[in-house]
Amino acid sequence: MARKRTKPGKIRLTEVAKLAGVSPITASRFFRTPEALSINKRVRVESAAKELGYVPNLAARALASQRTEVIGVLIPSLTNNVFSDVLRGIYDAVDGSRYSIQLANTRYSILQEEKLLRVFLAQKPAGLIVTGIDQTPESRSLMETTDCPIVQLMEIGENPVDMMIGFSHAEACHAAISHLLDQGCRRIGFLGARMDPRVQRRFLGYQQAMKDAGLTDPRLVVTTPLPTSVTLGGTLFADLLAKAPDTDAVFCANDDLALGVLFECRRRQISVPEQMMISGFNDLEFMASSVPTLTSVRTNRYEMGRNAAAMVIEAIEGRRPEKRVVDLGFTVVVRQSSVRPGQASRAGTAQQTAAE
Amino acid sequence: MARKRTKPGKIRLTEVAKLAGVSPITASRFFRTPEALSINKRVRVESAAKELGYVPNLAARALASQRTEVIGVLIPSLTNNVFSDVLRGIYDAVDGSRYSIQLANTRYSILQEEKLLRVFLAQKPAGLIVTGIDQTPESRSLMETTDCPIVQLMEIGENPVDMMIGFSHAEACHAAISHLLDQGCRRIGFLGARMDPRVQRRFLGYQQAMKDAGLTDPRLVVTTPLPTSVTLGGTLFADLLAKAPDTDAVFCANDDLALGVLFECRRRQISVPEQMMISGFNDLEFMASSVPTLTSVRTNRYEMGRNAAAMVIEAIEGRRPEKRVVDLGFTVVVRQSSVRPGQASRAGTAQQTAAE
DNA sequence: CCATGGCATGGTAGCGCTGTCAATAGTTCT
DNA sequence: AGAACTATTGACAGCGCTACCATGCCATGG
Repeated sequence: MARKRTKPGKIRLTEVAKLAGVSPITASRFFRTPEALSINKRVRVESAAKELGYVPNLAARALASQRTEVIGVLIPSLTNNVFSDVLRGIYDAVDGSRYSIQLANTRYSILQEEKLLRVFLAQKPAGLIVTGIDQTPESRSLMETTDCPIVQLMEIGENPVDMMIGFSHAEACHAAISHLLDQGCRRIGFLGARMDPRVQRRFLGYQQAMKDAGLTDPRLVVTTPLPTSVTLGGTLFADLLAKAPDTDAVFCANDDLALGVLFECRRRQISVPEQMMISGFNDLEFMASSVPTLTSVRTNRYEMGRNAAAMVIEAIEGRRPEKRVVDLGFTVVVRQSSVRPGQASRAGTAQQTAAE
Repeated sequence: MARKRTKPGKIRLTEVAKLAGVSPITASRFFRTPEALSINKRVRVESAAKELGYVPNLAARALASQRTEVIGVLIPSLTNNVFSDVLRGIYDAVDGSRYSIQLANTRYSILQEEKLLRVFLAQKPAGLIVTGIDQTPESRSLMETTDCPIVQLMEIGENPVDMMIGFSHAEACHAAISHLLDQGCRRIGFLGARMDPRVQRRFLGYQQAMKDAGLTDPRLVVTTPLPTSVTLGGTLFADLLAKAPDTDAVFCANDDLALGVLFECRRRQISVPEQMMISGFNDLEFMASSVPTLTSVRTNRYEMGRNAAAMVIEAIEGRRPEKRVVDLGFTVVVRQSSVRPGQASRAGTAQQTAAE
């Protein structure tokens, strides 16, 4: 007894093939390797598909072909605007291609990341984009065992699992501190929130720069595991001033903190930059329009996301990029908050630091 | 001649069933309707699955069952932090459930939305979350024809396609304007960017409040189709002052603009709130820590996302919520930027406006 | 003229799972 | 005790597509 599970109105590949007067397998080829068909059939299948409004069944395709057209993306946070820029780049790059994005949030936990990685890999993704270079050993071996292209995002470092795109957080921070030192600052504080691996590397850059200048002082460092916020910037800055009242500049590991510091300075009648210089990190949009405008380190977040997705797609399609590690660099954008008023001509100048 | 496409090491449901000593279909039921199994088999299948590290093949499941466990989400922007809060809520609600999210970006285009809707519906999602109530007629009929649960997000209005969660943007804005009127403002400007449907409804709330007070003046309105930014806030405010130099308060359709206005006031030595009162919209985190602190209208974005996803899941599983339209309300959070210094006691007070 | 090889096309047999129905075992009721 | 159920389990046949192999066709060359 034949069951009738197929709804009559449903458009399958078979229907397209019938209308086009070809076999189903030929119609199937039209969607996978159109160049293998004769022009004649190609046109016929195409118009038949269009006429019927055919939409392929991705589940059937995935089951039969043993692979999907899904790129898995693992990011640590949905709140942090840094990642919304990256995501926008990823989605833009994938838009119009045959691939789709499967997004998951690790919440800054590498164990959670490992768990999600297992889930993703079980579904045989076409490619994978992960954040950072600090995975658990298990995650690493999972990634090394799989054969799908993988991009590690946001940072560069030794031993890429496969491909890598990002920049050196330590160098970027080092450059910002060097700029503050150039401006004559000697008591430069470091404010950091969340302290994820990337923030920690920025801290290393700070430490190195201060050590090179012989200005290290643990009282100048205030960090917290709490997630970043503008309010927190003010709080950390207050802590810093309590520990080191002679602070003459603050490097904030991200821009939210820097804005909070700016407001706290205003609250305490500390003039910026005369009494206190400020630098943020990431160069979010508002840094350019605050009063005074705020120095920051521009990172190419959108481009990172966009290129990461593009690299994965290239690799999926067999055109592995020759450069497996891409350094997108950074730019110290000097603004009013870190320039002596006399030297105002320098404010607004971008001091480019080349990639590698 | 039997082809060997199955890799030997692969763990399928059959392998689990064999180890558990049951038929494959019984093992299958363990994952769908465990309560239909005897305790004995349930335990055996469970331990067998665990021992083998079985992970179900979602493509096969989707193909056989003719449905997926994917909830499609259509949002207009990945940049706007309003949506990152909503998304966080959605992902949190879905986390730990069997469902996963498929996200797509309409870029504020209802035609793009319609296109994405077709793609989504072709894959038979378990549920759908769409932004707003302004779909094309085609989108609407697509949504009405399908049988999967749908939540319209961010707003409430007449004729829900299915379910709805949000708040009245017009009322929320009206409440903010009423507050400014209470403070004695008479020349209240309106700044709006992007002018998507929700911003337009806020504008209607502004217009109504001004009309009721007999204070309407087209010179007080400055809008642009450009996307919002802090810098743009300053620019629009400059335009406003050029058109209406006697402006005594500004309502900004979102918080970025409000921050830009605050900085522009500082640049022009306009004191806030003495010479100019400011209100934003959305109550992003920084509004509470600027100097002066900025009045805004708090909207429950995270809760909106979280509840939307929860509602969809409930409906998918047959427990349709009795309330199909959920008004999450809003709160006018009065801060220093909109209170006469003498009345400072009121600043920081939340003036709740109940939902419905 | 027929062997050879490359190209376009078709046939067959699944991919791993679940919907439907049937069968069996256990229980309750008259 | 026998009928009528219910709870549990199993058999079978696909879901819509593609991998693999086979076929037919034509051009080429000895």
